[in-house]
Amino acid sequence: MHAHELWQRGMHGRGHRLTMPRKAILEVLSNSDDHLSAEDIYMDVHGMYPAVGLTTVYRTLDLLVQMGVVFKFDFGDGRARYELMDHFSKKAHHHHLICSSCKTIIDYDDFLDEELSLIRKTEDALSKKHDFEIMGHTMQFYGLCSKCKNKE
Amino acid sequence: MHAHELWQRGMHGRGHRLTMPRKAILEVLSNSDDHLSAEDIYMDVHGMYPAVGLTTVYRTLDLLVQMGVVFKFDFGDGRARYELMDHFSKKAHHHHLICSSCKTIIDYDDFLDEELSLIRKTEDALSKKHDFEIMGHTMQFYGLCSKCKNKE
DNA sequence: ATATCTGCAAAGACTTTGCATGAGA
DNA sequence: TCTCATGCAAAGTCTTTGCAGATAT
Repeated sequence: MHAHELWQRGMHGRGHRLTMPRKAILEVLSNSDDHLSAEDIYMDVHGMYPAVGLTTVYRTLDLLVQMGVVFKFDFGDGRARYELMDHFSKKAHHHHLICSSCKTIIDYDDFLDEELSLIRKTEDALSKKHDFEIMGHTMQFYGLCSKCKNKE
Repeated sequence: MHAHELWQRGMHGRGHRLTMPRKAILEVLSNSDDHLSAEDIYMDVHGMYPAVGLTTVYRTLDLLVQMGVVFKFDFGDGRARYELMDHFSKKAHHHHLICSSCKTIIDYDDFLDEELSLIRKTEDALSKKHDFEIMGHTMQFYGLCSKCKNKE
Protein backbone atom coordinates (compact mmCIF):
# COMPACT_ATOMS: atom_id res chain seq x y z
CA MET A 1 0.00 0.00 0.00
CA HIS A 2 1.40 3.36 -0.99
CA ALA A 3 1.81 6.23 1.38
CA HIS A 4 -0.94 8.21 -0.30
CA GLU A 5 -3.43 5.45 0.23
CA LEU A 6 -2.44 5.17 3.86
CA TRP A 7 -2.94 8.88 4.35
CA GLN A 8 -6.20 8.76 2.47
CA ARG A 9 -7.52 6.08 4.79
CA GLY A 10 -6.22 7.76 7.88
CA MET A 11 -7.90 11.02 7.00
CA HIS A 12 -11.05 9.52 5.67
CA GLY A 13 -11.48 7.19 8.60
CA ARG A 14 -11.85 10.16 10.88
CA GLY A 15 -14.02 12.32 8.72
CA HIS A 16 -11.24 14.39 7.22
CA ARG A 17 -10.40 14.93 3.59
CA LEU A 18 -7.08 14.34 1.89
CA THR A 19 -6.75 17.62 0.09
CA MET A 20 -3.97 18.87 -2.09
CA PRO A 21 -2.36 21.05 0.58
CA ARG A 22 -2.48 18.17 3.03
CA LYS A 23 -0.86 15.83 0.54
CA ALA A 24 1.86 18.38 -0.12
CA ILE A 25 2.55 18.87 3.58
CA LEU A 26 2.75 15.13 4.21
CA GLU A 27 5.04 14.86 1.21
CA VAL A 28 7.38 17.48 2.58
CA LEU A 29 7.45 15.84 5.99
CA SER A 30 8.18 12.45 4.43
CA ASN A 31 11.00 13.66 2.29
CA SER A 32 12.81 15.65 4.92
CA ASP A 33 15.28 14.49 7.49
CA ASP A 34 15.16 17.71 9.37
CA HIS A 35 13.15 19.10 12.22
CA LEU A 36 11.01 21.44 10.23
CA SER A 37 9.23 24.47 11.56
CA ALA A 38 5.83 25.50 10.22
CA GLU A 39 7.58 28.20 8.23
CA ASP A 40 10.05 25.70 6.75
CA ILE A 41 7.21 23.48 5.64
CA TYR A 42 5.33 26.44 4.28
CA MET A 43 8.33 27.49 2.20
CA ASP A 44 8.73 24.01 0.74
CA VAL A 45 5.08 23.57 -0.03
CA HIS A 46 4.86 27.05 -1.40
CA GLY A 47 7.54 26.19 -3.93
CA MET A 48 5.30 23.51 -5.42
CA TYR A 49 1.90 25.07 -4.79
CA PRO A 50 2.13 28.82 -4.31
CA ALA A 51 -1.54 28.99 -3.47
CA VAL A 52 -1.14 27.20 -0.14
CA GLY A 53 -1.01 29.54 2.83
CA LEU A 54 0.81 29.43 6.13
CA THR A 55 -2.47 29.16 8.01
CA THR A 56 -3.24 25.90 6.29
CA VAL A 57 0.16 24.58 7.23
CA TYR A 58 -0.53 25.32 10.88
CA ARG A 59 -3.99 23.84 10.70
CA THR A 60 -2.79 20.71 8.98
CA LEU A 61 0.04 20.21 11.43
CA ASP A 62 -2.39 20.52 14.31
CA LEU A 63 -4.58 17.93 12.72
CA LEU A 64 -1.68 15.56 12.15
CA VAL A 65 -0.54 15.98 15.74
CA GLN A 66 -4.07 15.19 16.93
CA MET A 67 -4.10 12.12 14.71
CA GLY A 68 -0.83 10.92 16.15
CA VAL A 69 0.94 11.09 12.79
CA VAL A 70 3.27 13.92 13.65
CA PHE A 71 5.16 14.87 16.78
CA LYS A 72 5.54 18.46 17.81
CA PHE A 73 8.82 19.42 19.46
CA ASP A 74 10.02 22.55 21.10
CA PHE A 75 13.75 22.87 21.33
CA GLY A 76 13.67 26.28 22.90
CA ASP A 77 14.30 28.59 19.99
CA GLY A 78 10.82 30.04 20.00
CA ARG A 79 9.27 28.03 17.22
CA ALA A 80 7.76 24.57 17.15
CA ARG A 81 9.34 21.77 15.11
CA TYR A 82 7.54 18.86 13.53
CA GLU A 83 8.56 15.29 12.76
CA LEU A 84 6.64 12.30 11.46
CA MET A 85 6.18 9.74 14.22
CA ASP A 86 8.26 6.57 13.96
CA HIS A 87 5.50 4.51 12.46
CA PHE A 88 5.09 6.88 9.52
CA SER A 89 8.66 7.89 9.03
CA LYS A 90 11.48 6.60 6.90
CA LYS A 91 13.87 7.57 9.67
CA ALA A 92 14.75 5.19 12.45
CA HIS A 93 13.86 5.90 16.05
CA HIS A 94 16.16 8.54 17.41
CA HIS A 95 16.58 11.21 20.06
CA HIS A 96 18.08 14.66 20.13
CA LEU A 97 21.20 16.36 21.35
CA ILE A 98 20.71 20.11 21.52
CA CYS A 99 23.12 22.97 21.95
CA SER A 100 21.59 25.26 24.55
CA SER A 101 23.43 28.19 23.11
CA CYS A 102 23.07 28.05 19.32
CA LYS A 103 20.17 25.56 19.25
CA THR A 104 21.88 23.19 16.85
CA ILE A 105 20.12 19.84 16.89
CA ILE A 106 21.91 16.54 16.38
CA ASP A 107 19.98 13.30 16.01
CA TYR A 108 21.39 10.24 17.66
CA ASP A 109 20.40 6.60 17.83
CA ASP A 110 22.94 5.17 20.23
CA PHE A 111 21.96 2.62 22.87
CA LEU A 112 18.43 2.21 21.65
CA ASP A 113 18.41 -1.45 22.67
CA GLU A 114 19.27 -0.59 26.23
CA GLU A 115 16.75 2.16 26.08
CA LEU A 116 13.98 -0.09 24.96
CA SER A 117 13.66 -2.09 28.15
CA LEU A 118 13.70 1.02 30.29
CA ILE A 119 11.10 2.72 28.13
CA ARG A 120 8.86 -0.33 28.10
CA LYS A 121 9.07 -0.78 31.82
CA THR A 122 8.44 2.86 32.55
CA GLU A 123 5.63 3.15 30.07
CA ASP A 124 3.99 0.12 31.53
CA ALA A 125 4.25 1.31 35.10
CA LEU A 126 3.12 4.83 34.33
CA SER A 127 0.14 3.85 32.27
CA LYS A 128 -1.11 1.61 35.07
CA LYS A 129 -0.29 3.94 37.92
CA HIS A 130 -1.80 7.06 36.39
CA ASP A 131 -4.36 5.49 34.06
CA PHE A 132 -2.76 7.05 31.00
CA GLU A 133 -2.79 5.84 27.45
CA ILE A 134 0.80 6.51 26.50
CA MET A 135 1.45 7.37 22.89
CA GLY A 136 5.07 8.36 22.75
CA HIS A 137 8.19 9.49 24.50
CA THR A 138 10.92 12.03 24.15
CA MET A 139 14.47 12.08 25.36
CA GLN A 140 16.97 14.79 24.84
CA PHE A 141 20.37 15.89 26.03
CA TYR A 142 21.27 19.52 26.42
CA GLY A 143 24.71 21.01 26.42
CA LEU A 144 27.19 23.14 24.54
CA CYS A 145 28.46 22.20 21.11
CA SER A 146 32.17 22.49 20.35
CA LYS A 147 31.81 25.93 18.79
CA CYS A 148 29.80 27.42 21.65
CA LYS A 149 31.91 25.69 24.28
CA ASN A 150 34.99 27.45 23.01
CA LYS A 151 33.36 30.82 22.74
CA GLU A 152 32.87 31.05 26.49
CA MET B 1 25.87 27.59 53.67
CA HIS B 2 22.45 29.07 53.20
CA ALA B 3 20.70 29.25 49.89
CA HIS B 4 21.04 33.01 49.78
CA GLU B 5 24.77 32.83 50.15
CA LEU B 6 24.97 30.24 47.40
CA TRP B 7 22.99 32.43 45.08
CA GLN B 8 25.02 35.43 46.08
CA ARG B 9 28.22 33.69 45.15
CA GLY B 10 26.82 32.27 41.95
CA MET B 11 25.69 35.68 40.80
CA HIS B 12 28.68 37.57 42.01
CA GLY B 13 31.15 35.14 40.53
CA ARG B 14 29.91 35.97 37.07
CA GLY B 15 29.58 39.69 37.44
CA HIS B 16 25.91 39.71 38.30
CA ARG B 17 24.18 41.20 41.30
CA LEU B 18 21.83 39.52 43.70
CA THR B 19 19.04 42.05 43.74
CA MET B 20 15.75 41.94 45.56
CA PRO B 21 13.71 40.86 42.53
CA ARG B 22 16.21 38.08 41.82
CA LYS B 23 16.07 36.88 45.41
CA ALA B 24 12.30 36.86 45.29
CA ILE B 25 12.25 34.90 42.05
CA LEU B 26 14.71 32.31 43.35
CA GLU B 27 12.64 32.09 46.51
CA VAL B 28 9.48 31.37 44.55
CA LEU B 29 11.23 28.72 42.47
CA SER B 30 12.64 27.09 45.58
CA ASN B 31 9.38 26.93 47.40
CA SER B 32 7.30 25.58 44.57
CA ASP B 33 6.83 22.03 43.46
CA ASP B 34 5.16 23.04 40.27
CA HIS B 35 6.29 23.78 36.76
CA LEU B 36 5.85 27.48 36.87
CA SER B 37 5.38 29.75 33.90
CA ALA B 38 6.87 33.23 33.84
CA GLU B 39 3.43 34.58 34.57
CA ASP B 40 2.98 32.22 37.55
CA ILE B 41 6.25 33.40 39.00
CA TYR B 42 5.36 36.99 38.33
CA MET B 43 2.09 36.61 40.20
CA ASP B 44 3.79 35.06 43.21
CA VAL B 45 6.56 37.61 43.34
CA HIS B 46 4.12 40.40 42.75
CA GLY B 47 2.22 39.35 45.88
CA MET B 48 5.30 40.03 47.99
CA TYR B 49 6.84 42.88 46.03
CA PRO B 50 4.29 44.63 43.83
CA ALA B 51 6.99 46.78 42.30
CA VAL B 52 8.59 43.88 40.42
CA GLY B 53 7.56 43.68 36.79
CA LEU B 54 7.03 40.81 34.40
CA THR B 55 9.96 41.91 32.27
CA THR B 56 12.32 41.40 35.16
CA VAL B 57 10.94 37.93 35.69
CA TYR B 58 11.69 37.05 32.07
CA ARG B 59 15.14 38.57 32.24
CA THR B 60 16.00 36.84 35.48
CA LEU B 61 14.79 33.50 34.22
CA ASP B 62 16.93 33.88 31.10
CA LEU B 63 19.90 34.64 33.28
CA LEU B 64 19.27 31.64 35.51
CA VAL B 65 18.92 29.39 32.49
CA GLN B 66 22.22 30.73 31.14
CA MET B 67 23.83 30.06 34.51
CA GLY B 68 22.56 26.51 34.56
CA VAL B 69 20.48 27.06 37.67
CA VAL B 70 17.10 26.71 36.04
CA PHE B 71 15.78 24.46 33.31
CA LYS B 72 13.32 25.77 30.75
CA PHE B 73 10.68 23.33 29.55
CA ASP B 74 8.07 23.51 26.89
CA PHE B 75 5.23 21.09 27.31
CA GLY B 76 3.34 22.31 24.29
CA ASP B 77 0.77 24.64 25.77
CA GLY B 78 2.32 27.77 24.35
CA ARG B 79 4.19 29.02 27.36
CA ALA B 80 7.54 28.06 28.80
CA ARG B 81 7.85 26.42 32.22
CA TYR B 82 10.73 26.73 34.61
CA GLU B 83 12.22 24.41 37.22
CA LEU B 84 15.31 24.61 39.39
CA MET B 85 17.90 22.12 38.20
CA ASP B 86 18.48 19.07 40.38
CA HIS B 87 21.50 20.46 42.08
CA PHE B 88 19.64 23.51 43.35
CA SER B 89 16.30 21.93 43.99
CA LYS B 90 14.69 20.35 47.01
CA LYS B 91 12.92 17.99 44.67
CA ALA B 92 14.46 14.71 43.63
CA HIS B 93 15.37 13.95 40.06
CA HIS B 94 12.24 13.27 38.08
CA HIS B 95 10.70 13.26 34.64
CA HIS B 96 7.34 14.16 33.21
CA LEU B 97 4.22 12.47 31.99
CA ILE B 98 2.11 14.84 29.93
CA CYS B 99 -1.44 14.67 28.68
CA SER B 100 -1.33 15.73 25.05
CA SER B 101 -4.90 16.86 25.24
CA CYS B 102 -5.32 18.86 28.46
CA LYS B 103 -1.60 19.40 29.14
CA THR B 104 -1.74 18.08 32.67
CA ILE B 105 1.76 17.32 33.88
CA ILE B 106 2.58 14.50 36.28
CA ASP B 107 6.03 14.13 37.75
CA TYR B 108 7.41 10.64 38.12
CA ASP B 109 10.59 9.17 39.54
CA ASP B 110 10.25 5.50 38.71
CA PHE B 111 13.19 3.42 37.51
CA LEU B 112 15.76 6.12 38.08
CA ASP B 113 18.42 3.53 38.93
CA GLU B 114 17.96 1.79 35.63
CA GLU B 115 17.92 5.14 33.96
CA LEU B 116 21.19 6.19 35.45
CA SER B 117 23.37 3.71 33.65
CA LEU B 118 21.72 4.40 30.32
CA ILE B 119 22.04 8.13 30.78
CA ARG B 120 25.67 7.91 31.80
CA LYS B 121 26.57 5.70 28.91
CA THR B 122 24.73 7.82 26.38
CA GLU B 123 26.03 11.05 27.77
CA ASP B 124 29.53 9.74 27.64
CA ALA B 125 29.28 8.50 24.09
CA LEU B 126 27.58 11.62 22.81
CA SER B 127 29.94 14.05 24.41
CA LYS B 128 32.92 12.27 22.84
CA LYS B 129 31.34 11.67 19.46
CA HIS B 130 30.02 15.19 18.97
CA ASP B 131 32.42 17.12 21.16
CA PHE B 132 29.64 18.41 23.35
CA GLU B 133 29.74 19.46 26.95
CA ILE B 134 26.53 17.89 28.18
CA MET B 135 24.76 19.67 30.98
CA GLY B 136 21.46 17.90 31.37
CA HIS B 137 18.83 15.64 29.98
CA THR B 138 15.11 15.45 29.63
CA MET B 139 12.74 12.55 29.27
CA GLN B 140 9.02 12.70 28.91
CA PHE B 141 6.10 10.50 28.06
CA TYR B 142 3.11 11.79 26.15
CA GLY B 143 -0.35 10.35 26.14
CA LEU B 144 -3.91 10.79 27.22
CA CYS B 145 -4.90 11.05 30.86
CA SER B 146 -7.90 9.11 32.12
CA LYS B 147 -10.27 12.04 31.72
CA CYS B 148 -9.25 12.88 28.17
CA LYS B 149 -9.06 9.21 27.19
CA ASN B 150 -12.70 8.78 28.05
CA LYS B 151 -13.85 11.91 26.32
CA GLU B 152 -12.87 10.54 22.94
C1' DA C 1 30.96 56.17 41.79
C1' DT C 2 29.51 53.49 38.22
C1' DA C 3 28.34 49.53 35.86
C1' DT C 4 24.41 46.75 36.39
C1' DC C 5 19.48 46.30 36.91
C1' DT C 6 14.61 47.65 36.59
C1' DG C 7 9.91 49.13 35.09
C1' DC C 8 7.12 50.76 31.67
C1' DA C 9 5.58 50.99 27.20
C1' DA C 10 6.25 49.61 22.69
C1' DA C 11 7.71 46.37 19.46
C1' DG C 12 8.44 41.55 17.82
C1' DA C 13 7.58 36.71 16.67
C1' DC C 14 4.94 32.94 16.29
C1' DT C 15 0.32 31.11 16.14
C1' DT C 16 -4.75 31.28 16.05
C1' DT C 17 -9.30 32.96 14.61
C1' DG C 18 -13.25 35.01 11.67
C1' DC C 19 -15.40 34.84 7.58
C1' DA C 20 -16.49 34.45 2.82
C1' DT C 21 -14.97 31.50 -0.96
C1' DG C 22 -13.52 27.12 -2.90
C1' DA C 23 -13.23 22.11 -3.22
C1' DG C 24 -13.44 17.01 -1.95
C1' DA C 25 -16.55 12.77 -1.91
C1' DT D 1 -24.90 18.92 -3.11
C1' DC D 2 -23.26 19.78 1.18
C1' DT D 3 -20.00 19.60 4.49
C1' DC D 4 -15.33 20.32 5.27
C1' DA D 5 -11.13 23.00 4.03
C1' DT D 6 -8.69 27.20 2.59
C1' DG D 7 -6.79 31.91 2.20
C1' DC D 8 -6.46 36.31 3.64
C1' DA D 9 -6.34 39.69 7.05
C1' DA D 10 -6.85 40.71 11.66
C1' DA D 11 -6.34 39.50 16.29
C1' DG D 12 -4.04 37.04 20.17
C1' DT D 13 -0.29 35.49 23.24
C1' DC D 14 3.84 35.07 24.96
C1' DT D 15 8.34 37.17 24.94
C1' DT D 16 11.90 40.68 23.90
C1' DT D 17 13.76 45.40 23.41
C1' DG D 18 14.67 50.55 24.20
C1' DC D 19 15.48 53.83 27.39
C1' DA D 20 15.59 56.80 31.39
C1' DG D 21 15.70 56.32 36.23
C1' DA D 22 17.06 53.38 40.31
C1' DT D 23 20.28 50.28 42.74
C1' DA D 24 23.97 47.12 44.48
C1' DT D 25 28.68 46.91 45.83
